[in-house]
Amino acid sequence: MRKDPPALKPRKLPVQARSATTVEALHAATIQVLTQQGLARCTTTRIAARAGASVGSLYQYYPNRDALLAAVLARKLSGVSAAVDLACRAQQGQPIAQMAVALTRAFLAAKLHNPDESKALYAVAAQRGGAALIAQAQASMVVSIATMLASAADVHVANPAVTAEVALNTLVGSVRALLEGLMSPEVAATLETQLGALLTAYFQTHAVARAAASALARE
Amino acid sequence: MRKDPPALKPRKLPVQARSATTVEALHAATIQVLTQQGLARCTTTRIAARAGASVGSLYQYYPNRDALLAAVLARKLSGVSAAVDLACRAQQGQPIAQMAVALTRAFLAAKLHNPDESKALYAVAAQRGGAALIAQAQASMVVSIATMLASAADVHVANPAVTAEVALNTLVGSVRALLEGLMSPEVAATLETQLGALLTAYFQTHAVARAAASALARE
Amino acid sequence: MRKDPPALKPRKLPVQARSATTVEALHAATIQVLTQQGLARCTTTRIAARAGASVGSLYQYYPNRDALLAAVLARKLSGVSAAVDLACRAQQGQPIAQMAVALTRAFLAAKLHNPDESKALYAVAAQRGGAALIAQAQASMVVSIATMLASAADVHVANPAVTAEVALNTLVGSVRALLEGLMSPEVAATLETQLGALLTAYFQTHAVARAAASALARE
Amino acid sequence: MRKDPPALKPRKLPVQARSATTVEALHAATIQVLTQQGLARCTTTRIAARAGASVGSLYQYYPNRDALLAAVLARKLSGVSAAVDLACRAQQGQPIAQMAVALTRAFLAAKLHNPDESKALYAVAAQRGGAALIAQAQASMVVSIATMLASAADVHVANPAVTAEVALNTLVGSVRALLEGLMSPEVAATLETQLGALLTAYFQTHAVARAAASALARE
DNA sequence: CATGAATGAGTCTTCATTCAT
DNA sequence: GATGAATGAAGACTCATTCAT
Repeated sequence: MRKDPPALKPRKLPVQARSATTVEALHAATIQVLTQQGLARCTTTRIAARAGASVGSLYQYYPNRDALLAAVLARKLSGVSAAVDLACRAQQGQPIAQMAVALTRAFLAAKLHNPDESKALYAVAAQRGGAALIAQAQASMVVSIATMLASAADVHVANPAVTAEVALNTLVGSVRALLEGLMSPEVAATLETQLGALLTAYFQTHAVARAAASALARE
Repeated sequence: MRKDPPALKPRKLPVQARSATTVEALHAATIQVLTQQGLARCTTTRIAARAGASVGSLYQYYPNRDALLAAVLARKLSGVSAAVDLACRAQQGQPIAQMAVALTRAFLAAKLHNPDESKALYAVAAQRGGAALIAQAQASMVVSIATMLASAADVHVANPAVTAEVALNTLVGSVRALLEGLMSPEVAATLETQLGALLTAYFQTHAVARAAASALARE
Repeated sequence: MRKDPPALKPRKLPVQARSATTVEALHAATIQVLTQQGLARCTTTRIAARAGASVGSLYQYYPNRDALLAAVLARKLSGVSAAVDLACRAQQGQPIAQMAVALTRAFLAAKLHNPDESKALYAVAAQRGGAALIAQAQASMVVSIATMLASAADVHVANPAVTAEVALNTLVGSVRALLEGLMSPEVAATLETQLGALLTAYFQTHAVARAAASALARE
Repeated sequence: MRKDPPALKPRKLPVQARSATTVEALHAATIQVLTQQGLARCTTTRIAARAGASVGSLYQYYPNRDALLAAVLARKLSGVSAAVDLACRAQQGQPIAQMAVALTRAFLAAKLHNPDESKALYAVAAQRGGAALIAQAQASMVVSIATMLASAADVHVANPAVTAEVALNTLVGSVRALLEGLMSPEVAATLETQLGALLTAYFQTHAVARAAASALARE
């Protein structure tokens, strides 16, 4: 008999205390192995060994290797999403230039806080199932950013969702280049400034000054 | 058993017609298998079979699987680099806004000409050895773009290399999002326009009008 | 990506000479391991080792363990079917009592020629896919037997197909009991005689004397 | 790790009500899992889960998985044996034709009452230890049948034990074919009749009319 | 007594690579 | 040069059994 469609969801919820410990250890171990050995060498055996557990335990909590990797990726993505969302909420009603800078800063901080981990997870994201998680995180961030943009004090952004998405892709592109070692030191050194300026310029392109907008509306 | 120092260079140059044919078939087969089955199932046996050759023949031309994959990736990257270079040369001395648009168009065209192939090759790029090839291609494109920017008719770009790199990362970020299915239809539909506008705005931020620059220089 | 419906068919036809050798060795080894260690311990590794080959070779010819087992079973069943068919053809037009004896003798000989092998294959037959092979062999034998019965010189068998099937099941039941060691020495010693008598009696129950039949028809 | 001398006896007798309940639930669960998932997927964990117990509890009552399976098989076999025995006792002193029919009916009823269960248990019977249980049940039934045959009103069966054994194997053969789906609808529809006739014919072959026997004895 | 987390040996299966033909 | 059979290390995953809680 064949297996059902291979779930990527965790297999069961830990009910005993030590379960939580094991799951946590597996998460940490996965990131370590991923970081130090790469995705190809990130085997269930190695993860379990690093976690001080047995393969059996790993499979008690995850139906397969991909599910574990997906869980680790999902957690990381949630963290980034949350950080971006937090920053966006804090900028509600501010001028658009400040928003651009704050968004850039928050995103870079979240992604670069643990660069090795972020880099290692790119490989995971490329796996089956990774795209969906990324998509979800991106969507969440687009909403946060769009909401923020719509509240800008000084300008009226014509199409916040589209603008937010393009902006996010831009940030992602640069961060990826940085993490993968493709970025020159000159750019890396001034990345935040560069991206802040870039986004500011971009946002203003797609925006109309509030005053003008109001005037238009009044006519 | 894996060897420790796995050369990534082709084993020999095809000097005979038959060789060239086989190599060509292997390249094409690799892309097909990669596209249709994914990197994990892109095995030497399958590639050879698809190419109508034997595994033995494959190893006649490439020392190992990674070398073949690297060669395929390298060729694709050269193509993109060349396309970008061509476009940049054609824009020498033009206004900066036109450069932004032309660059965007050329890059998108090169990457999206065969989207499945481009997407499949991301997985290859994530492999050991892929980063170096990407780095090389990026560097080449940065030079092309920077040279173009420096020749802009209307503005003087302060630091063309840095600006070029940031711009390239931006383009890469959006293309990647598109290829991986992370882009909303709205953005995808107007991608070229959006990116053209974004880059135009960005370039102008980092630039000083030629007249002003001359004036400044004259003082 | 998941695998296609798991074929039980051999993977490829041997084109080189040594292939045939390997396949033959695998067959023989399978039977040996099955006989000596039982189905549960009949692992691909053990089979390959016994065959003096590597696991890899095994999988070159069979897509999975079950396919190999199925092939071994199928070959055995063909042998039995063929033997029964041969015997039945030889009895065309003979008196029914002689048919019963000849059938019994042929079936017992085929099954008991290599009792360990026959016994070991019962476990295989119980596996997924085994039933189909058995069904096929049974069907073939039923046809052979029914054809024979229909040609009996002395009696007219009313429903040869049904009679043949019941007879075959009877033979199978006794042989199985014998092979699995469930048969008392007394019965085992006279098995052929007993079954011959049983089938003769049964056949005559379901038959009408040719003379009577002709008479009936003539009325 | 498997232990070398794996006792197949239940570890302890259920003396408390709760125990009896658990054991009962385990039995029922085993049959369900066996029926629905097959022997290979009939794991201790699954059985326990289905029984609403924990693996630990399972091992409280059975030293290992095989012992549980053996117990389930044994119970089923006892049931069949008992049914046959009951029927045989009821036929004491009856004419032999009636005995044949009654025996057939009883055996078929017992085996086909729950066909899925019967079929699933074949796999268990093929395991190590299963043969012994089968042998025991067969022996018991042979005694019952032989005793019955010896008491036939109309005929004197020469060797009741042998005749009984051959008859039982015949029944078993047909039932097995039916359960494993090897039987054609035509035969299945009239199975009881066919087997009744077959056995009647067979019994009479091995018998001498009582009158004749008495006459012979008197000479 | 019950629970269920942990264990890890043992399965099947794949695939890069070699080398005799 | 070409072929493709053989190799065997390595990976994912299962499951009977134990034992701390």
